[in-house]
Amino acid sequence: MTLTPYFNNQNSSVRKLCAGCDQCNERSPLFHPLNRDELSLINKDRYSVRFHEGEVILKQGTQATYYVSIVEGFAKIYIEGHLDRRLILDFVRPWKLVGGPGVYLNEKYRYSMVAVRETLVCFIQAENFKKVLALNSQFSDRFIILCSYNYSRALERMVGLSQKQMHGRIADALIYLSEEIYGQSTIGAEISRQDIADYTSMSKDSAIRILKELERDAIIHLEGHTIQILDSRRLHDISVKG
Amino acid sequence: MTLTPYFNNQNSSVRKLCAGCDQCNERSPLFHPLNRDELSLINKDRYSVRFHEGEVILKQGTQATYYVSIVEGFAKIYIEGHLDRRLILDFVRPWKLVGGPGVYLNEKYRYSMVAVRETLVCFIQAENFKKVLALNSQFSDRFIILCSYNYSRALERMVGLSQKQMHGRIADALIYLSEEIYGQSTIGAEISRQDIADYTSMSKDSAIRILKELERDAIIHLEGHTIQILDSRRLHDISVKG
DNA sequence: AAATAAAACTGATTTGAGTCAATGATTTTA
DNA sequence: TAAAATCATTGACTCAAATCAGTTTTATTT
Repeated sequence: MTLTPYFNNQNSSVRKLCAGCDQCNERSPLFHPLNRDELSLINKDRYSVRFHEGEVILKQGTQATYYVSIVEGFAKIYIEGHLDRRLILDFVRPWKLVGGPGVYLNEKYRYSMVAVRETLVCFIQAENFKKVLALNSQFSDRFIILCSYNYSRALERMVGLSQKQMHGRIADALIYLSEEIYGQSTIGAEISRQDIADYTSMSKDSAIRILKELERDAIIHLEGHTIQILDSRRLHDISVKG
Repeated sequence: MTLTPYFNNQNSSVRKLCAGCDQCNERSPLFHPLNRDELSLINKDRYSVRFHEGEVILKQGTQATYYVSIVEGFAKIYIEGHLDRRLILDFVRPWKLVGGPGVYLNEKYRYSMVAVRETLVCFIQAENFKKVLALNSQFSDRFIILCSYNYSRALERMVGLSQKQMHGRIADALIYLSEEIYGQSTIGAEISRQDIADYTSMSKDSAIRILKELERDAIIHLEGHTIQILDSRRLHDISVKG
């Protein structure tokens, strides 16, 4: 059995840390349509691994043989682009399936993922995953929905990154983080200024400048590393106006 | 039967212009795995329409109920972004399936498509398409591959657009056009300077400037509206160096 | 073929955003 | 707990790229 280098060398933490896919079945809508046999096929070569803060879960460029499902914790996904610049694609919380187009195409991972804090992930062998896709059309339907959603989001970000200027992009990032990731008006201290810069594709200095400016205008409040959205309406306004 | 506005008003050209899906079956690898029954299901509510140069085939924001397959001709796909700026996603030639994530999600089209020259397209009802996806796992496998490819390309472009500067982006555009779309060193006169600007997300003036510069350096040759790649190696070099 | 419209080009100017350099604040480590 | 390291912040400067204002060329129309 081949393992990706990123958990092959960590035997101590390679343990079956969750009871089985039955749990995930209940929590992740994607796996809902699967019956016992299909679940056990996915369960067969599954592994769960606990990662510490800052540890690499997936590395861009390595052979993409596993999908990854976040079971608990918090991670970020980014592309290592030109001149070592990062572009953060997503922050991910439990029950999200990650792996990207590379896994399905049996190629290399197109992005890296690192744990933002202690994170438990489940590695699902792509081959088994594909077999189950062929067996269960309701499952493949949901998987296509997931792919469509990813693609759709990529298109939206493509436009945002290439056509909006800094204020608009920062507004987008803050809206994304507060509404999609945190589900509340306060963005946690795990998110650094550099992260925001990497998400919005600008220099850290510029990101800080804009954040400070938004604070001066009473649209956000900065306290240490946390960011609190004070005026969501104006933030959306800035996002739209670019 | 509901039709998209874009061919509802053109009764004169609403004709069954191709014999049936049997042809497409042979030409488009995506449809290869389909049997007679599945093809006829797709064939049932199918329409083919001929569009003139400049005519809108799909309009961003309208209800996405059809996939579109290019049968003959040449078209371009673009997103209408902020402040009426366009971002060209792709140029498309025959046997490419277009529609984007919107169709599968039963939402709105996320982009527009216009004919670059006389183009024959086939509209395939999304509902039937989905039914066939559920029936034939080999077909859905190929469809997922297509989705993965689209997503993958979107990620790559996201990085290019946000991290490369003008020279690198122009190089990317020229490589894409000559290698992927034209399959030869000469890019046709259908591609305007504005198109190249819209593909690379820069002003037309800047695009022209860089092209002229590349001509001065004997990397390309400009003759009227056509662009000939003279030194592909150096162009790839510029693309990589950003 | 002249008139008009649409693209393609070019130089001058402005500006958005990156870089650099230095300082302050916080966290981690020895 | 002091030292080191990391992260946040700010102002000054630079540069890439957009805008503007024309001119030239190429299509289209009458």
